Amino acid sequence: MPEVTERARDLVGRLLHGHGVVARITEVEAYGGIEDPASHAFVRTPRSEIMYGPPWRLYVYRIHGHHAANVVTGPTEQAAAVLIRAGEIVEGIEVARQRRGPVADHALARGPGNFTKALGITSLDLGTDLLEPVPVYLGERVDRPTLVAGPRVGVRLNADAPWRFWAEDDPTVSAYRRHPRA
DNA sequence: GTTTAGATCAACT
DNA sequence: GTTGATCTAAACG
Repeated sequence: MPEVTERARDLVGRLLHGHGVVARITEVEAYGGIEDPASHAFVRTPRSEIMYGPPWRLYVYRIHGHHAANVVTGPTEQAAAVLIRAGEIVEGIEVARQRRGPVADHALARGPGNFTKALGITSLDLGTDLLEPVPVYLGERVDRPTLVAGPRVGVRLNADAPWRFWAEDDPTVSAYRRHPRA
């Protein structure tokens, strides 16, 4: 199992600050870069170049008119990154509600698009150093939940790799959906 | 050849 | 009703 999966597991239970909102990460997916056909870094281009750089930087990409946030974790030579799929809002929940509209609290940051919207993350945050305390950055571990692993959501390539990790029985975790053509 | 904007639709709530 | 490491086409360098 690639090293990136270990780093993905380490992110679950940690805090992520985003524009005045803080979320406890509950669900992530590991992307193995050059070893993973589903990764944007599988082909090295200017867009994916950031994943070939130093760890703890933010990679943001657009999808379906929304954004998705990734933490570049390394190992650098593998261009690995971890997609943040869901979290529980633990601070700034009023701001998150305002950004998301009338949805249940456990759904404020459930799903990649919703997560970035609740934390106000856009392509403007691309390349942010997540160790510097503004405006998007990683916080400390506040929880060490029981982790469950399974295949990633909605990926067509490498669809059976069990590189999705989430906190067991957590209501903020999104549901598994297999890609129709996978 | 790459990147971005918009759209689509099966499976979710 | 909502969502999304998909898909296509047009714009870019």
